[in-house]
Amino acid sequence: MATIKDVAKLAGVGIATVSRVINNSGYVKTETREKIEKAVKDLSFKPNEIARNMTLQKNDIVAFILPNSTHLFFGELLYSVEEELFKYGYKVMLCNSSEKIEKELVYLNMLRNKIVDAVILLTNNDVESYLDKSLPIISFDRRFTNVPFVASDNYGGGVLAANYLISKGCKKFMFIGDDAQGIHSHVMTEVSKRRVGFIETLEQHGFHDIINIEYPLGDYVVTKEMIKDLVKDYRDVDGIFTVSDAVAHSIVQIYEEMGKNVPNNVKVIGYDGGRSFLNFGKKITSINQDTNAIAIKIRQMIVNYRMQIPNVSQIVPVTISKGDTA
Amino acid sequence: MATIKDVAKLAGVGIATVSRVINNSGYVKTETREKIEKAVKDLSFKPNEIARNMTLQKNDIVAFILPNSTHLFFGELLYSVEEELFKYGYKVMLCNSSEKIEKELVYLNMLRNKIVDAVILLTNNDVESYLDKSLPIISFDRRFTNVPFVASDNYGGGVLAANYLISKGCKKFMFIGDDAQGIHSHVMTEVSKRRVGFIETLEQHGFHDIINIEYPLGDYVVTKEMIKDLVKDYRDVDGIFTVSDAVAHSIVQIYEEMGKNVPNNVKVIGYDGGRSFLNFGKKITSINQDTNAIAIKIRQMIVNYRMQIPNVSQIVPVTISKGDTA
DNA sequence: TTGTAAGCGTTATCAC
DNA sequence: GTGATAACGCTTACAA
Repeated sequence: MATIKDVAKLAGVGIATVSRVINNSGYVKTETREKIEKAVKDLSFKPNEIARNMTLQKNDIVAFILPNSTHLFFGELLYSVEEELFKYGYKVMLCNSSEKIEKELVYLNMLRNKIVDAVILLTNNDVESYLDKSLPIISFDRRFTNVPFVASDNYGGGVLAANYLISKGCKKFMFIGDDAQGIHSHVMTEVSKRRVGFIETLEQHGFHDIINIEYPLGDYVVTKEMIKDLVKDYRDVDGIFTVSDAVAHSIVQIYEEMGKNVPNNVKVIGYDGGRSFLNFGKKITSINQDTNAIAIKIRQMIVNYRMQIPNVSQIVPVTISKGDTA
Repeated sequence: MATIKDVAKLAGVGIATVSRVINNSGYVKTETREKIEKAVKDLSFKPNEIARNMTLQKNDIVAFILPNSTHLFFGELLYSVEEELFKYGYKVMLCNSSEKIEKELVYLNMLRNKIVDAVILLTNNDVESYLDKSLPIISFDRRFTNVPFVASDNYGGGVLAANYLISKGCKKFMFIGDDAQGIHSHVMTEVSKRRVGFIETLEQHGFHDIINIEYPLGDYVVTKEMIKDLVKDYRDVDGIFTVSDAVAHSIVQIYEEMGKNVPNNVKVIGYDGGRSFLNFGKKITSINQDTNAIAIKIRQMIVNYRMQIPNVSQIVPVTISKGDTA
């Protein structure tokens, strides 16, 4: 592989001049420039980015730590983030943590090793004490002290869902989510506010005895059977809000198998936007998270870190997207 | 950030000795080692990987170029590859090409810039002429000259599906896939062999007039409406093989809406393994691609490249996984 | 307008 | 056992 030296030699100039040409910096006589450009072409020279990054002390790589990129919403978010960061010259390194803290720590350490310039952290683990707050970390849907975060308006999502179901005349409500978002969890994630916003709004409207289902968190994989078992005794609910579209989809089936019609007898609202389930039977009515807007906020924060501009945490609004289930 | 020099100074030794300690290479007196280890800890020194990579001329990063990580099978493959490569110390850089050749080329160029050590290429684009065959490229499900590839046994998958449907007594067959895998496509991908294997096997058994549906390729997003329109006149088929589980899922719904019972009146076989659709109504009978096995082959090839061991292309066997649709 | 040389933080070769 | 020192390939003062 040709280096900048080879180019300089072939063009009969110094390496500094070559550097000026390939970076388009400083003055270079047109004639010299042409000689150098020819040499670059002849040798098919490509600057070694590792060497460049070494002097520049950066590398434009961002690690995205998430539980599992095959989870539908996380996958969409990953997609949006990669696309957005690409526009700004960043590349995304993927870390599927499978919720394992050890793997998360490996990627977090890459910040110290300079393997990545920043990390986007999406986790339910208790990594607070491992975070070096002086490094560029962005948390999604989770608060850590002195770490800027981006979150959807989860509380607002719960409010939206409650108001919508109330407006449709529902009387008996249920929330379904995993226990990491539950009222018994020691880690209070932003996601847990979906439940809180939902329940508080209902109570403000005089509805009580809201059924709160918590299933164990495990790799974000929920089987229909598990949920069925948890809800089978609640035949009288008529307004259900779930933590994700995937769960909503299962619930719709479960209640239809129980002889209920959705949305006539039971209304179901999911979370994430219903996009991923467009072709799978009923379109889920859902609280829509705008992954593109989130990606933009994240990108802005990464750029801010680089420019030494202080970051302030961001809440991204959600909307309700009407489907066939509520 | 502390450097190796700071550590050396604090420990009162030379930087070479520090390097020996942190890399566990060469002899170091226990006493010296301890002094250095203390200094490392006191300064919380982390070796700068960029600098290390600079001298070592590598960086353990692999780019994975694929159309869209939110596509269910690609997402699963991405997950498996990331997990497998992680075990071997590699990190995965994600490129969602959205089938755009320009973006693919950007990532392909990273090989020349040394930003990545290898690239895994999954594309339907005509990038043959852009590939530098002297660089570590691994193609998935696609042949390029002088580029090793890993592919599922797509032909075998078609054969399996045909034989299975025949054994179940089907008489009138249909294949559905996008036109990139079609008989009119200029690019012959490995995936197209699903169709070929299916049709050839049926013909060998004396079945002819196999209905071949080709829908336009577009970002791997297929709407149920589009497919419905293409198949609505074929009410008499009783054995359908589709290019993916997603399409199979739509087909099941379409035929049930047409008043057919699946699998009693029509049997449907999908492709990819049926995993992603477990909870969404009927479990799809499917040709299963083993993403873990594929990931292992890919990882082996990447390691081989590093060790200068020549790579030979690999076909990974598929199996049929029985569900509720055939 | 251009070239020399220092520096980025490592690893590895060689003397000592 | 250990420590200078020369790479690695680039950018950027600074001098010319």
